[in-house]
Amino acid sequence: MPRKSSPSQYREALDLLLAKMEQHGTLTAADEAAICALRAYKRSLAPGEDAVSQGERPDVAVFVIAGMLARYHTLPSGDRQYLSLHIKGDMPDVQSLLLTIMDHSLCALDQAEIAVLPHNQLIDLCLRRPGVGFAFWRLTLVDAAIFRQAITNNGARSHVVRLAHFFCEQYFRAKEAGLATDGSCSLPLNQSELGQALGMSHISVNRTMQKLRKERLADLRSGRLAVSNWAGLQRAAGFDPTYLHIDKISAVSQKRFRTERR
Amino acid sequence: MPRKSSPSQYREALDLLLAKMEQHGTLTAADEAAICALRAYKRSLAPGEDAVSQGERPDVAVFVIAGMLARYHTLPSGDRQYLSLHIKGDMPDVQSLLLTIMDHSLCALDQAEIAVLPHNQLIDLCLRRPGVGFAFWRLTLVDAAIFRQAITNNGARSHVVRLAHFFCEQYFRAKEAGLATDGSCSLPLNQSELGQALGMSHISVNRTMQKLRKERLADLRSGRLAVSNWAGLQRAAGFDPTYLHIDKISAVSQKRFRTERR
DNA sequence: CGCAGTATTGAAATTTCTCAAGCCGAGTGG
DNA sequence: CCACTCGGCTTGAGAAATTTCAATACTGCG
Repeated sequence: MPRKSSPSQYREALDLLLAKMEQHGTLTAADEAAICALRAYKRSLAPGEDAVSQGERPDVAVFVIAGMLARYHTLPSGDRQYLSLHIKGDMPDVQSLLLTIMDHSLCALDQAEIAVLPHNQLIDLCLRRPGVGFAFWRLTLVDAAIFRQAITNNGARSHVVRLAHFFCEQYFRAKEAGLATDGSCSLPLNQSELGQALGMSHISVNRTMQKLRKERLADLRSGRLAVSNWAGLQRAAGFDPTYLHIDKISAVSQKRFRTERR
Repeated sequence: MPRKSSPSQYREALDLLLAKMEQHGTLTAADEAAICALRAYKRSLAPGEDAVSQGERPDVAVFVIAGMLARYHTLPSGDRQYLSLHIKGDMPDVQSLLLTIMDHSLCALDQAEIAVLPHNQLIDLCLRRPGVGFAFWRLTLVDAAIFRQAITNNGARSHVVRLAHFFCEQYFRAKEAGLATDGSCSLPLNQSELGQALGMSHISVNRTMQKLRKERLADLRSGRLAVSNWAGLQRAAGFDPTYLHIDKISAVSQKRFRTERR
């Protein structure tokens, strides 16, 4: 039995997921009820542990309840490229519903709690309730938009701007999920891993981070990202959250509010 | 009226699309017929012309009949980052069905012919025929897998390997679509644009390409990619096409065969 | 022929990486 | 309670890669 995962944690994560899925705009109360009725089993992941690995053919999908997960490619040399980070309320491998073989892995960055949902249940749900299907589809499309932004970040931005943009994205998403408290959020990556996400050496990460620190924009220490000047960071990064496709702020916020009051 | 687009061009493109959609494995004859029955209007694009631009809210989706299209981000500085390339049989902006605002643009790289499909027709089709919906969904998931690979390519591979991998992907996809003849395929990018796709300067592209040329692996001249040693190029790139998720080779090949015989 | 866009080259300037060493802080055990 | 250890962070300096700049070829086309 997972230690850190409580029913209320699961419920909070579910609320976050529902809030994102409502972005599609046509979820009925019955749809929501059907999503809540999904029978998942829980699983704890130790830091560094894979939930699914490249090459596997999973028959379940992962739903994050607590902690942070990351997707990554493993290169023939053994090197890693981190592709995306996932927090409470995310479903990091919905794509495995339709793409049978994993072209990347999914691991926990810190101690994490996940729920595991059988593919057949999800497929069945999508068939019975097209609105839910569209909402899941939409989640994967937002994922793709984030991947696109990562291409641009790694390819076209200077080191400082790149790191700043990365911090913006993580902080913004954490804030949306109600996981940011007094200007900081969890980001359990060390400088080497940050380098493997941003295509730079850990030395460069270090020196770049010092610049952000010196300009009093943001800092990352022992797995926690502190944003001291959000407006400034956003400006420095040229961060425009349009690509996260949060069209209906109110819905998310309402839901988040509900979550926070619990 | 488009000059270069003929009914048979459209039919060939449609066959390619159907072949890819059949990868999902559950398309019925009726599903295929319904896709074929979609009422599209045709449009010609001049080289460089946008089909859709960042910030717009399109109500139609694009289907490529001839020529090559590219998705790209426009940065505040005016710089471009190319995100993906699209050929005959591709639908480069299915995501706009569910993500209302374009977070990137779509342009023609050479003279291109496209068909334009109204969103409401497509949505309607997905609702009436869930199998078709899943197949479209799957297309967008393969897109995402290609984006992931681009992140890794730009972030974790040396210049030579990066360019080689890019060439592999383009050539492989062209071959799958029956668009490669005697070891070459169309790739209407100049060295600057290649740099904007791969996150390197046009000078570096030039020098890197000379290495591939010297090793007699591949060459790009006046918009045509010539692969002189496919096995060698693949080896040099560490190219593993798993991420393109072409599970059922036979289906694609059959369809391609049908197309080529026409 | 000459133009425009593209490709190529050389060399300097800059960035980035590698290597190697020292530092710091948390946790451990004497 | 303090020395010790380990992992991660920081620093400096030389090496290597990459970009920038500037000039020169090449190519297809009017």
